[in-house]
Amino acid sequence: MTDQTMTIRQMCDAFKVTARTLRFYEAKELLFPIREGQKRLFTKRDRARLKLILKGKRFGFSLEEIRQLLNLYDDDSGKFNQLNETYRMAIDRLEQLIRRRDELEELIEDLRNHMDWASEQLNDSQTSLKVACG
Amino acid sequence: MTDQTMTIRQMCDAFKVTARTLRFYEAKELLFPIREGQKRLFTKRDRARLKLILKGKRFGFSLEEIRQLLNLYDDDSGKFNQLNETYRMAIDRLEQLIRRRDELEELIEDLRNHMDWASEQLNDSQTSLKVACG
DNA sequence: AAGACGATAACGTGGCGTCAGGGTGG
DNA sequence: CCCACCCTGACGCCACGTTATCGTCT
Repeated sequence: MTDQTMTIRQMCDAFKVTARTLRFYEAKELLFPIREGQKRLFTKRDRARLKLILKGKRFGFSLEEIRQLLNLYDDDSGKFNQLNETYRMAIDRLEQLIRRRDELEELIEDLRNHMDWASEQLNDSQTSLKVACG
Repeated sequence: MTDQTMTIRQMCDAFKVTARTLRFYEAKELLFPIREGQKRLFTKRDRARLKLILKGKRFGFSLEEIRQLLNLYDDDSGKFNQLNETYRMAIDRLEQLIRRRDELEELIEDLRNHMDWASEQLNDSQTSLKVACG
């Protein structure tokens, strides 16, 4: 409400998430909004954490993995080990993404071939094929 | 049990899935094993379908989407209109795959950049970086 | 008094994992 | 009689969505 904290609605608008999601993240100890009466007020720290949560999610990390990563960042001591651990996880994730992309290329080829075959069953579908496949 | 059909255990071994998964797919009408008493017997058609199910899953399609795709493949014998409909859906799927691949490509770049940035925080992680990113 | 915004509680969903308890065939 | 393998429930998990019902502020 002050310019240091945000209401749940402001958070939703700012980060394009639902209130349910923010409450869920609090329940899972990923966020720690302070309370003004019953109402949650999200701090700068919560916003920083949420940014990392959403990024982590896009990379396919589970919330539990993200919670661990966040805790690592919070821990002041031993930054070297923390970063190395983070790094190891990121490398794993990257390799997964690359494998997925490669498999996806394969399936795209498969489906294109199937469509080429299917198009021979028709006489008039060349146009839509070209539209779809460039 | 004959050389045309397989027991659930044989299916598990052949496709590296659990029995629970196969029963679940039957419940969701993705597979249609015949029965010998209580026991399920999976046909050649089931095996072909399962291959496609597993392929689709790796690319992040929902089982419901996969069910629709399978129905498309079943419709090969269809008439002109059905084939056009099939074709339209196949084009949609192909576009989905391409978008998915492009998004993955973005994520990979994004994660690589993150790791490059992170590596500057360290002094000694160049080796693992090169291992991961080539 | 109405309407916007907040809260909690609790059930639904997808894709199975994981028991529990009970056949059935060799 | 045992064991391996099969079956059908039915509850558990994750990451929320979706009501339902209520309180609070303006």
